[in-house]
Amino acid sequence: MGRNSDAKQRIIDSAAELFHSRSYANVGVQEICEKANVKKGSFYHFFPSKRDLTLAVIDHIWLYYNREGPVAKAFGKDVPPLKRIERFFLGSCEFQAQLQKEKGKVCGCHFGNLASEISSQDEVIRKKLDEIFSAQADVIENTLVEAVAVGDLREIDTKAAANAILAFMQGIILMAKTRNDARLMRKMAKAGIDMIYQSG
Amino acid sequence: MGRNSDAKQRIIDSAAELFHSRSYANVGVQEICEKANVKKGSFYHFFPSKRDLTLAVIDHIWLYYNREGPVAKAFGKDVPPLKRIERFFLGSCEFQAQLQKEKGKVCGCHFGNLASEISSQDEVIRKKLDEIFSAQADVIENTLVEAVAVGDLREIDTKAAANAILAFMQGIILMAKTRNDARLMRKMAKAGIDMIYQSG
DNA sequence: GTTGACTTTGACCAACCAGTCAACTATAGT
DNA sequence: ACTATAGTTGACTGGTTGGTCAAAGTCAAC
Repeated sequence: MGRNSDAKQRIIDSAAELFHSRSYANVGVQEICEKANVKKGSFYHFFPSKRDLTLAVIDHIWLYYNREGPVAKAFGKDVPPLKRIERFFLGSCEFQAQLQKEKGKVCGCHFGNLASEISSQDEVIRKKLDEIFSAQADVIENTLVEAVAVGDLREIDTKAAANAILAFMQGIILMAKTRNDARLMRKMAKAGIDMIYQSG
Repeated sequence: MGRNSDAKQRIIDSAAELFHSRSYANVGVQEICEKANVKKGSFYHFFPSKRDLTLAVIDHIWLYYNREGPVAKAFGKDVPPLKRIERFFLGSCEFQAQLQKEKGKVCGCHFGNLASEISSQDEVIRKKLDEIFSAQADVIENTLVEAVAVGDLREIDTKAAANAILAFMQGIILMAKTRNDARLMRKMAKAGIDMIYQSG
């Protein structure tokens, strides 16, 4: 029925990249359209508002994270549980370092950036990001539970620890972004990983 | 010479509060002026630009942090070094919980919020925040060095550990903000503190 | 009491913002 | 080939943005 196009996806991809390298408020609908090679009228044909676009962007990135991105890459069961968490950190360091090379600056976490900027203003977006962080924490917790079962980790409050590990991840990314130095992130990550092993 | 007023300080205070509870881009000069009970012309008499105001806001908050705020409160030498770090975390949890009560939402860290939003767009502000984080890490590192000297902590890379601890702090604040739950922050903080003691 | 530095005011600007809309076009299913 | 449906276009809106300015007002120092 009717014609079809990939304009919607182009808009999502463009917005994702622009939001990531700058911020939500500093990127206008106009600019997103230009990058996506789409007229503003088309934008509002696909999305009722900038907020709805943002929701779609978040969904899309989260899907990528799980299918082929950092989560998929790190948490494969081909290595022991704690090694997966280590891989999660190291992979993220790699990702930020890569972006620093390409764009000349550390861009931070897609989710963390949006969370910091918007979650105090838009409850719908906040909840979506809340869910994603919860899901991410669940993945980590399951890994910790496995580590306890295998005997690589003493019995701890895995839920709190998983949340703390995720927080640490967000923290080192934010610090790397502010210092504009991805190498520092690696050092902090290693210090954190050491601590996890230490408490094992 | 000429008349004097506290308008400049009123502007700084208003901006600090508005930026904290929303965001840099979402708060206009207009709104800041209204809150400060000042006309826009006066604003631009005191500050050449919104950015310069922001720089002044950051300076002012950082001064507060060190004179009577969280840094001053936590790092007094009346308790052993590791206890000071514990107090730093617990105090920050308290602060976020207080704000959640007052404003109905977890507002996050003054510096962390600005860092996440602006450091990828404005190099001057980024550098200022970079310096503040460095200074904060230095305070923590000195405390860790002291802990090692006293024998409360085994010999580690104190610089990396200090940065990691600061990152963890920023991370748990960001998570608390996104989940809009200051209690969760307390749980994560305790999990983190446990780990620090564990590695001691 | 006059001077001169400092503060206040309100009107003003161009640029940009998110969002609207009616007309137009291309196409997939019939 | 027809038609319903989906995609495209560009002109438009009302409101807001950061920032400017000339003029008026106020006070401390001399």
